[in-house]
Amino acid sequence: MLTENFLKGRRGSSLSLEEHAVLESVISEVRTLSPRSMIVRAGEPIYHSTLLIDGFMCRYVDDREGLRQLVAVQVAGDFVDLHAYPLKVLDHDVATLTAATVAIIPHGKLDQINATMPELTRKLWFSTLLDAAVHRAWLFRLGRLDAVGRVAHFLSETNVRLQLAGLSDGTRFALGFTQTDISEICGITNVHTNRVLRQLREEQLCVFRSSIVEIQDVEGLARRGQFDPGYLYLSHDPFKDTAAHQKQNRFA
Amino acid sequence: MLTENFLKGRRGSSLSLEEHAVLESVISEVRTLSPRSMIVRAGEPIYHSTLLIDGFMCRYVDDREGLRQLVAVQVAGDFVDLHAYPLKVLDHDVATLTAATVAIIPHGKLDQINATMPELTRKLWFSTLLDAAVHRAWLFRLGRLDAVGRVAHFLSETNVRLQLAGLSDGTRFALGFTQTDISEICGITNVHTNRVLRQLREEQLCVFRSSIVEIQDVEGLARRGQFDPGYLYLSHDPFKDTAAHQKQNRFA
DNA sequence: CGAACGTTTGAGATGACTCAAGCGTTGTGG
DNA sequence: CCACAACGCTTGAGTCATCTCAAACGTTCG
Repeated sequence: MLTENFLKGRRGSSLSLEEHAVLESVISEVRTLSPRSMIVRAGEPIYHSTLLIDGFMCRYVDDREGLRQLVAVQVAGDFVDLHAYPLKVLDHDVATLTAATVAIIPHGKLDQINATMPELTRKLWFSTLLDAAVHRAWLFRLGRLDAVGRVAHFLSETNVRLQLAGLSDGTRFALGFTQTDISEICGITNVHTNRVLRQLREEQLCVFRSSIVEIQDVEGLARRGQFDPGYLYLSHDPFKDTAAHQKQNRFA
Repeated sequence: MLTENFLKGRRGSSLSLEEHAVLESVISEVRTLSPRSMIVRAGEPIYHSTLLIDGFMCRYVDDREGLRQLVAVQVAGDFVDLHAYPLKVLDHDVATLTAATVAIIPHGKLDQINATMPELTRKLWFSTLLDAAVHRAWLFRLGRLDAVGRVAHFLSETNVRLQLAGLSDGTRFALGFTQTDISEICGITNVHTNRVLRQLREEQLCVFRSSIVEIQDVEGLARRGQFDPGYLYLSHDPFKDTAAHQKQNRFA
């Protein structure tokens, strides 16, 4: 089932069998995409949205000198550019990172869902708000963490998200990113990313290789990155019974 | 009209008179809020959303040591926590920055709109996606700009958003933020914010006083912060006929 | 008037950047 | 199947933006 991973494991919003069937039925096409190819360009009107079935995609903004900031990484099960449905035009570019398989859903079909299925519409809306929640976690990462913390936070997040899609066993997953990709996610230079990855390795927290990421100390990595998965709206807390990230509230 | 500024000036999604009337009719209460007070706490279920009529509010995440990262600033006309309607619980706290007036809309009423008014529902969805687009601009700001650029970008953005609400004449507006607020928005220390503001003053770009912000060189400030208002989805380009921010695309 | 809070400035420390070079891996065409 | 080009990774050395700590000053308000 192509839509199998969409909203899987998300609190209170996973899809009913009927809703899955409706989504399957509005898929107009399945496409295979090459790695490192641009899919949607900022500012150009689009008339369909893209559900990511397999592989990794990203969304990014380039600065004046062409230096890139990724604003989102999408994994299997993500509705990559569903927000293009209400927005009509995107404020950023979308590209593949690795080879990918996607399902195409025309906006006209979403109009039909919007007009006739309020509950499914609310869940589609919910899924775009999950993306926004991830944006906020990334803002925290960039605004408040040092370089090691940023990478630790990103890898912790990615581990949990891939677990939802069945692509991580909780400690190991295939990512296929370069160190420069990590840099463009974490707002640091690729030279520094290299040193940060070495440090995570030396501290026995995590081994990053372009092909495989292996987290040796899940809780320690989360602590180093102040990672608290609340913003992922999971049905199950992956850290239940650990004290990895009990937060201090300065008003408490 | 309380909902007057909601989605005002946003491309393709401003409300019809009838839609304004519906929104007005679902307001259960108007409240006055004190400055610096917490309104919604992360993780607690809420059953209404808040439309900001006047004043400034913010959304933020605190780190382990209580250091704060703002993830959004809300101005008059913003639906501060509409995303709490599909999400049910928020991943961050919400507070006032200044004294504020808000209108309360119960989620039950939004259920009715969701069930019977697909077009208005799409516009409400749209407004939450505008917030996400602003999050992305903030990610760019934190990931790719130096301290001076970050502050310049924030002040440029705020100027445009306040213009939409009729609260800036295009160069001057009241903000009422401390330098520490700016720090928590831009991910820098308050000591450094002070030096950055001095620099903007000395470069004749902008004078920030807690009470009044005066932009002396709108285009120069935008250039310094690589500010491109595309992500605000305006009906009118405020920089039309200027060359302030023509972007280089590295694929062009 | 005094307390609390916000702003300003200085001096020294440091995390991340830049520039530069060398090394490893992969894919491809001769 | 080898050679080489392209790309990504690694390391070193020097620089710079921002941070930290500290103190003084200004403003507001009870």
